[in-house]
Amino acid sequence: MSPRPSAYVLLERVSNLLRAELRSAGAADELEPVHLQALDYLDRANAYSNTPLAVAEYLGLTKGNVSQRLIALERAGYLKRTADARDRRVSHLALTAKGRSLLRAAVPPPHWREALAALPAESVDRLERGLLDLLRALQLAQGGRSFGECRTCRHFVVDGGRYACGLTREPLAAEQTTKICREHAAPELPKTA
Amino acid sequence: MSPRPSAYVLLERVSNLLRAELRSAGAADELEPVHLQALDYLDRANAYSNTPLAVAEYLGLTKGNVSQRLIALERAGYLKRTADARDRRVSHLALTAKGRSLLRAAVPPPHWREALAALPAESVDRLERGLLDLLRALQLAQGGRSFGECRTCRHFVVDGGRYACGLTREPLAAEQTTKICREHAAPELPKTA
DNA sequence: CCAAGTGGTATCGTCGCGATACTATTTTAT
DNA sequence: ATAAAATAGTATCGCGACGATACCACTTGG
Repeated sequence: MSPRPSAYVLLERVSNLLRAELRSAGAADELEPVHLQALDYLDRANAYSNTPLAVAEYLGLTKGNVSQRLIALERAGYLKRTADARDRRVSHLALTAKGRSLLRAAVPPPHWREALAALPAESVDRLERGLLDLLRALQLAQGGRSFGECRTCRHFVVDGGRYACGLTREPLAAEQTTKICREHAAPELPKTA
Repeated sequence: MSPRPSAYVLLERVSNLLRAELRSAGAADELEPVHLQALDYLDRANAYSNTPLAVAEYLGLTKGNVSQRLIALERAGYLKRTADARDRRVSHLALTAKGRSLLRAAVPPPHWREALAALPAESVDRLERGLLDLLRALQLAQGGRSFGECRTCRHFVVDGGRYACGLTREPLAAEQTTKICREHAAPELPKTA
């Protein structure tokens, strides 16, 4: 049959389509893709990871640039900022109600929601497994942070029904454990054939 | 076991990583992601599809903007332009030797090449199949152009060992048939469960 | 306690981007 | 045949995303 385009080509295409959709999804509120992505990240980040620097690392942009984007988002009422209790240099960002409602409407972009909903379960499954493997391989190749969910981390500890982070030795609230942690480390390598 | 992040979240993450890698891959030559993507597209586009407008549609950007990017790329010696023989409004873009050598070095970005090479065949297979299904679903949901390979198109005709496009009724050189066509239409819907 | 390191902001210049307006050419109607 | 509509592309403007650099406040570690 017709040979398949390579994975890279497909990913590039998907990436362009996503960016285009995000652009049009944010256009109504005069927001660029980067804004929606920052908001989406912050909505999914745990308490260690909802800082300007973490957003910059997640998006692969400079901290100076991201700082300005976040200030703009805060000024427009999508974010609110709280100071860190222990380290007075760091600030934590949380979505306001306005931010959350924007996010609910705009991301995933409408057509993507449709498309993913229409996709048969086995396709979604293939996609997720393939992407997870790719992300692990990329992580290995470039050695950045993995930004995985807290509870999938090597340092995640369950002790007598209570959760904790083995790295910072701090206890974790239940809702923190399903969020993105910038200190995330994958438990082990996938066994390759 | 640990529940998997949703496909959308994974795609968003992959998309960010790709953009970051492209940014750094192009930085040495003072090129932005958009330039590398335009060059990459043009390198894979067939004779119907190597025009400024097609690039704009592929990238989801306005033709005015893309026109300026392409002028910059041409001025920097990565592209050369030829006028269309029949329609004097359209111009065709081809990579120069300089353009091709840049592309070979920068895309896919080094770490992605490594990662994809390191990925077991079954993961790549899952990824490609999952992404293809997603692209078809997106195509259906948003109704844009599919930008598939010429020979996978509904209008592709093989007649006595010769290739032709059933839409324009023109004969196709063999090397055209493996390239991207902006008029591409998928042959049929995937049979969903 | 001082030096080095770190999270964050301010500011500057470049240029990607959409919007708009325009030209030149082709296609379609009448 | 010719006017009107559509199409490919460019020019230009304003905005603001982005990296680079410099800087400040705070923390950490000798």
